Amino acid sequence: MNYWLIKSEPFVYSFSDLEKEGVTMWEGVRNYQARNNLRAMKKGDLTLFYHSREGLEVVGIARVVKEHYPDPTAEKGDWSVVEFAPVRRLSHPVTLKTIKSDPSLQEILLVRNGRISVMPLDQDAYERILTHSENPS
DNA sequence: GCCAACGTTGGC
DNA sequence: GCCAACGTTGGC
Repeated sequence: MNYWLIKSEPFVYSFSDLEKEGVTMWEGVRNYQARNNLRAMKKGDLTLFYHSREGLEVVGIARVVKEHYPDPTAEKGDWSVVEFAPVRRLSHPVTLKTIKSDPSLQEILLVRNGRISVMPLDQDAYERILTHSENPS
């Protein structure tokens, strides 16, 4: 079991949209590092769903339901998609501010490289973020 | 809306 | 293969 964090701009595609749709093809990733992370995802892996640009918080958990295959929306190049389904919404969102103020989360890529949209999380960081959602400050 | 940080492109 | 220029992302 691997853990991940994916970003989406909520005005483009929000966690609510995923809940409505039930399953989504995660299309449009055009960054090699992010693409390689998509390709490393296994069915059943869990990913935190983060709202970028607006909200700036982790709002829910999604699960990989289909492993990577070529991105049908890519006109050229070697790109991949996976499919996600919602698991649950967090009882309380965990803000970027909260994450940045937690000394044990300073090493995660969300903090260290703000520009990557699909990133791995180790289990400790994943659970730590969920702990924040259960015990909002 | 601005702009820093980062990734990518392309001239040499 | 270096690196300047450019485009994009995303926090503020």
